[in-house]
Amino acid sequence: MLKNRVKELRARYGLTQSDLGKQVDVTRQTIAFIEKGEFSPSITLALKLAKSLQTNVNELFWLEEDGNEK
Amino acid sequence: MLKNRVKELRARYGLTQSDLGKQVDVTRQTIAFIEKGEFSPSITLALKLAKSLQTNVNELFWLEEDGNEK
DNA sequence: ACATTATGTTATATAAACCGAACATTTAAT
DNA sequence: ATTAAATGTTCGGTTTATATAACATAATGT
Repeated sequence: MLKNRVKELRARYGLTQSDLGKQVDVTRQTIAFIEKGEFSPSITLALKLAKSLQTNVNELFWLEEDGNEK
Repeated sequence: MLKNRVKELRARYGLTQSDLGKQVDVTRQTIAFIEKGEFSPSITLALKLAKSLQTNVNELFWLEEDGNEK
């Protein structure tokens, strides 16, 4: 299962979902979906997000094995 | 532009595209497309690839700004 | 020479990411 | 209390990731 710290880091930098979306060229809905964990963004977007949030992809996104991984 | 070291690391570990595909649950064609840089995999797949290739996502995939970034 | 295995490549199909717009709810400011 | 900004959420659409299958070629082994 994919987890992430986008919401936490976005808050830390005082960015709105719209702000962050503009920085990485996606809509605020896309940011919202990612924060909710509703889908797995492309690595390109993940890299852009990490850059905007001044971290790296490994710290932003990770896989957690809880119970069911195929 | 998205770059990666999948082909290089796969060779280093003596894995075929099929082998790697099986390890991360995609087809060999998907691995081939990624190696050719023809698309940007999901972060979930990128994380699995990094794990299989004993590295981290940052070292496996990166963005290179050559001329045109939108 | 023949068989097998790995890779390159292309075509069609499906699933998932992402957009744009809309409307509702929450939060913050005045 | 009212307004505005931020977020939640949903819907119908387009684009892209990924699957499956097929065929071709190169490399390897016998």
